[in-house]
Amino acid sequence: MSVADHLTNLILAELAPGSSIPSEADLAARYDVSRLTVREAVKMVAGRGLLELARGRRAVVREPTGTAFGEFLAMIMTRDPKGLFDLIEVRQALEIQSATYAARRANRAGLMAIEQALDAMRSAADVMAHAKGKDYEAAKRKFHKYDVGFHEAIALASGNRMITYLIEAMAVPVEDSLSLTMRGREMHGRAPEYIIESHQRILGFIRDGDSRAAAQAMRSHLDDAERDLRTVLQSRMQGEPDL
Amino acid sequence: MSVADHLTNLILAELAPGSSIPSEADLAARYDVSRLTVREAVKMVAGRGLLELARGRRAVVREPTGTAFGEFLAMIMTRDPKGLFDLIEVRQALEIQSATYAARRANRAGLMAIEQALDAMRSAADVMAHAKGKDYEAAKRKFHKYDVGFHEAIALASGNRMITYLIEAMAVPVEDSLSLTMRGREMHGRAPEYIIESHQRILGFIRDGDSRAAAQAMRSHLDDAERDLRTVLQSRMQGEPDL
DNA sequence: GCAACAAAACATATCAGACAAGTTGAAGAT
DNA sequence: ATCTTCAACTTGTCTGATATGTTTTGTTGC
Repeated sequence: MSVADHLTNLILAELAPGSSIPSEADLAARYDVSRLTVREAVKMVAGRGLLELARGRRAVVREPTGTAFGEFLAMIMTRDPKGLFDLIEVRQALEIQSATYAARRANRAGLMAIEQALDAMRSAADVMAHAKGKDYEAAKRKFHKYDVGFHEAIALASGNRMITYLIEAMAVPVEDSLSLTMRGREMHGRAPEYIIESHQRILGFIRDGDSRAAAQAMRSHLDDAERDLRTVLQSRMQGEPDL
Repeated sequence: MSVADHLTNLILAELAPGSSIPSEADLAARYDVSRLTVREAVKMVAGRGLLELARGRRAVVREPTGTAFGEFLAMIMTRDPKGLFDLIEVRQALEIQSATYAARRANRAGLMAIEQALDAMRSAADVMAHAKGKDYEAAKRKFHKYDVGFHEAIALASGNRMITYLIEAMAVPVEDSLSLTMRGREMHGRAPEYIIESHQRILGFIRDGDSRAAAQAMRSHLDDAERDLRTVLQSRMQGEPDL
């Protein structure tokens, strides 16, 4: 068994997130290898997303987040031409489940977080309605960011950490696909007001604790997204001005 | 930007899976760092699951698989006491979707792979019915392995690579939870015959192309699994013989 | 000509020792 | 008591060397 595996087990079994692993010298002595070998093992484990490295201080066990998996997703997206559709199909599966459980389990704090994300979207949409050029683009980026945040907040409220991590991991590619569908000023896609209304409905059902309705609202929201994506990619293939 | 990031981009942008990256010496010259620094970067990227390392030959870009993410899942499972329930909720989301698309898209080869997994389960169940002790345990392990293989085959037939990777990543913890629910000779859980029948129904609907029925069959199959898991964990908390 | 084998070239794995640079905590000065 | 400074600790990187596995090449024997 390699040093990297030993180290991984050590982290999983004994070390809580936030605590730090032994120094390279200690580990080298413990496993009776050179410091170099330890370093390479540490790098490998860090690559898996289990450690945070910083010069001068010992490596810290990382709170699990979806970011490590995000890179993997990015790899699929770039390799597979239909990656964006695969992504949205996975979102349909996970986010409908996420909305279902959020409606059943969300507490006051969870609801507030979702509301805040939606309010932030509203502000960004206000700016978009009046600003032009650079300001408009910046507002649009924010709008997408809070859109993703809205879905992340629902995932968090679902009480299922695995769902949360997976949706976090998808955040970057999702944001990309959002700006892809809303390229230019509503060239494709839907008006911000429509999107906000659609989110508002989801939030309402979650607040009511109506899990079936929340799931249904989420489903139709993501169906819209899929349709828009399909439209964009088709008109793209017909040679429309590209990025 | 670190060497590891450069290398990651190089791999994502230019190198197809199966091709090999430049040698350590080449990379050291290209980025003007020592071979050691290159090695550490390579290890890090390998940790992310993008490379396969072997002594004596250059690192090879890996076909993406869920294995890298599996470790991350394991981390969540071990950290969170309700990890197994989180897992099964995610499975319910993904595998219902997986069965839906498999029913719509599976081709002949995909169907055959699913059938083969089911046949293998039948053989293992036959052995289980007659063998005892060590042989029984071995057959049970095989039974669970083919059970997971059945679900992986459906995921593959769904034509969605992201779903495939995610279900692959969950394979190990799923196998663990299967053997947890079927501890001892049907102490909890269901008889192998029942499980096979349940799988048979799913396969039948996929073959018929009836996506709604396939989804429904998968849902009730996973509901069974959740119920069993809940039963086991409850009797466990009441101090039943463990492991 | 060709197949089998041996050796060279190549590539990674690991070691040792050294120095640079960042972090931390303790001793000393104010 | 607080601030400063410095020493100890720790990680980052370099050089150069040896070990070990893989691939290619060239030679030898048929």
